Amino acid sequence: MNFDPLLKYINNYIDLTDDEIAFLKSKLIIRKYLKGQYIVQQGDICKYECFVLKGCTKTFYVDKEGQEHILMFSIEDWWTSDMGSFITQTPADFNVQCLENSELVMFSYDIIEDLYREIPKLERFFRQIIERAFVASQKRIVRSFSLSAKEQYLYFRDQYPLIEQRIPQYMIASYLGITKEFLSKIKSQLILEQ
Amino acid sequence: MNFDPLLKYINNYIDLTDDEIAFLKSKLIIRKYLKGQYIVQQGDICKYECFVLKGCTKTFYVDKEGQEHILMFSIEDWWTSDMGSFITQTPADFNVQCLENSELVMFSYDIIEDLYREIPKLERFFRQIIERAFVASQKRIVRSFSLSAKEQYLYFRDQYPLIEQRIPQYMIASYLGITKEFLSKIKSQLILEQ
DNA sequence: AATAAATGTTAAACTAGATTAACATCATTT
DNA sequence: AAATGATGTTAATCTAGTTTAACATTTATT
Repeated sequence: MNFDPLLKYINNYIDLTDDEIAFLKSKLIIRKYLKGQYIVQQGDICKYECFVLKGCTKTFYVDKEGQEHILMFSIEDWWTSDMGSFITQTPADFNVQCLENSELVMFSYDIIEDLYREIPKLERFFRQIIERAFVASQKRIVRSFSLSAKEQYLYFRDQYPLIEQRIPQYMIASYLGITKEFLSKIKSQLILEQ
Repeated sequence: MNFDPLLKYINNYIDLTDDEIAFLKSKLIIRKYLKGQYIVQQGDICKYECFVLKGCTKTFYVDKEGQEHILMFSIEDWWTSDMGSFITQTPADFNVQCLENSELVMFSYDIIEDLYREIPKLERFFRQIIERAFVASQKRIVRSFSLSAKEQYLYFRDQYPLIEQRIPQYMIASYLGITKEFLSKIKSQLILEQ
């Protein structure tokens, strides 16, 4: 049970005393999932915000035509959840599924208010990480507006080289909002170009 | 100088004492802008998060081809800013421009830390509104993935009927990520259908 | 009232990316 | 080693949305 990567991450934003760390740890659990297992399922109420200690997840949405759209991948030191479902405790729009055997720190809805009350600094911490998540989400909208599929792929490859290696290509296509056939075409074009 | 709409809005999330309200008001300013004026310009450092008391703004981005892409409209009781620039105090990616004569409450970067220190509840307040903004942004990505242009327009019209009336059609096209000509075609199709 | 500027429409030609379908390669299980 | 399932490629055809360009309508200015 090793919370170190989480504590190190939190330490980038706020300073916690030893007592606070002990309290925090007492409220959290680490959970292991196997490849293929779901952390959140569309329609369920999302009970946790999760910090990835180890492994890799995808957050996706199945539309009315049955098509899967990937919104996000999360690897070590990232967060995952359906925040819309979590904050309102209403049915989730998204699924979160493990692409590898994974290990996550679970912040449960039932304890998060206790955490904020006992350690008000955590309110600051979460405000700051959500600000960043929001900015990243807005930038993604900008890219989808102003970049071609090829440019978006190059951006992804450049920004997340580690993710690209761990994930099948058809999932990257889904993340980029294009078909796997078209991504394949883009990649063969890129090979010809160099 | 009437802060009432802001105070009423904050009151949906947290309870402030009279002293806290007085302190908050002492740190804020209300500023009036004319139609066409810029609140934030691409490249500048965004100094303010703004709450709209009156009027209407657009947040947009000019890409390398010189094309304008609108990310957001803000009307009464909404927020506007370039949050990425604000939180990191680096050059803004976006412009925020008034589409009507407007009146805004300005939360300056220089005072916001004082506010958090004096009134820790505000940290909670901002955490909550940013959580919502993030969820809304993710949902917009989902819509752009899984809805056709016509469906996205119908969604916009349904969700923001008041905004549609106040804004020229070519800006709505830009917000939806389509050309004004294509939106015009969609609207004439919709008229034929009913 | 006349003019100019801003906004909106229509239609033809074009293109980025989707769809379909057949095949190729790789990994896993027996 | 063969067989199965998962992943990736190629190419032909199709379509949602773009581009261009000409014109129409509305609003603001003199």
